Amino acid sequence: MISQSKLENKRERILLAARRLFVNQGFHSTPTSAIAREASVANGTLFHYFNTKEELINTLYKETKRSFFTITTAGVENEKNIKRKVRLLWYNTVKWALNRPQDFLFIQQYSNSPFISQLTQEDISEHIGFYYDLIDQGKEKGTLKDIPTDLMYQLTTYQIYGIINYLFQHKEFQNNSTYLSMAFEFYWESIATK
Amino acid sequence: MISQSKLENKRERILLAARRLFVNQGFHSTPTSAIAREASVANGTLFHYFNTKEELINTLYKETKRSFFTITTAGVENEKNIKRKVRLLWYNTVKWALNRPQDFLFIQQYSNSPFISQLTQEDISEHIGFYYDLIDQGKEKGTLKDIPTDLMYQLTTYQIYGIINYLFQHKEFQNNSTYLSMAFEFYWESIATK
DNA sequence: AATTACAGAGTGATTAGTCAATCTAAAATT
DNA sequence: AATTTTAGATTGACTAATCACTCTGTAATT
Repeated sequence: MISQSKLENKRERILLAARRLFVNQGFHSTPTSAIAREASVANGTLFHYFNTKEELINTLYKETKRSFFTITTAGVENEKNIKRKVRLLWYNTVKWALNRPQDFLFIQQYSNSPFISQLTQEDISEHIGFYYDLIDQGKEKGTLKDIPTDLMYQLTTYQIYGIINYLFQHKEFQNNSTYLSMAFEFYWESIATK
Repeated sequence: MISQSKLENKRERILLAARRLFVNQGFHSTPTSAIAREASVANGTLFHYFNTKEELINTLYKETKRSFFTITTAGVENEKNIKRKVRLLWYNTVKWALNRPQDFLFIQQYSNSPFISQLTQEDISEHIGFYYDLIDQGKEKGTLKDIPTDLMYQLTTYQIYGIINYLFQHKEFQNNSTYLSMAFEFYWESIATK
């Protein structure tokens, strides 16, 4: 239906505009009026779709996170061994960030900002089980080092953040498969048993 | 002189109050009036010491970063081999963060926030040579893996962030030397040649 | 006809920063 | 030693701008 698509269109435009501005200026220095202007809708329209600015921010985070999870875990279950699973996950994640830098920067910014609503804490842990299970499998089989699961999760999360931020600063390596491969092997060696 | 110490006192109080509030609420949702109140000075006094709010934030960052560098690099030069240097650096950094969580959280928050003034970019690179030199030494001697210096710097920075954030969430491990030792060895194995 | 989408002017609260006035203490002058 | 001068520290009321959000009316859709 036309009305449906139109409807989705404005909501979508507001979310896209918000993400663009948040990434550049931060949450608090991005007024809702600027978001509405950027999205080419009236001020009131923004509040028609989102009751408060905070609700807009949280919605944006949840939708971005869900999209992230869907894309990065695609096909992982089908891989046979741990290394292949981890490699696919790693590449998916890196590619996701390179293809959607705004999304990555938004999530990173959101995760590091104080004063996040409680609702989100639940959302953060929503998908975490997937990673924990993978790590546990790897440890059981003796493929991954035997350190606490949550510690390994934390460390690898940060390591991927690190490589992605590095690639943002070095665009020349983003499509260099030799380089990416080296980066993955470095990562893999850090978590795998010898 | 009494006037001198009094003077430093208020400036210091403003910086301390600002840091406390920034870490809890973020830069933009912490009004200067709240900072002044927290520091028990008048509104005008804050702007006597800092021309703008941004100048206050940047000053706080620079002073915190300088203190960080001084504390964490203490004694590193005197260590004989690379592993000992890296280990001391690692422990110094972790201890610094655990002893001054506000400082760590502030720096982390600042680094991840958009809209940082240009001045700071220079400041970020001010101390970086120290780490680069250390990595280069390690690579020359064959102790550290042969991956690009800046990449290794980036990755290890993030890894330390990771372990520190982990320890913040698991206070029971903060004074557990076995645990810290394991975390360091994990880190070391990820960057050292076999 | 009823409901929902949308617009944009309007509002009260909050903000960073100003300013004129006062205070303090040391330096200069007597 | 007593005094005046000077410079900077400190104050808090004030302002102009900005903000999130509301409200009322209109257009579109069902």
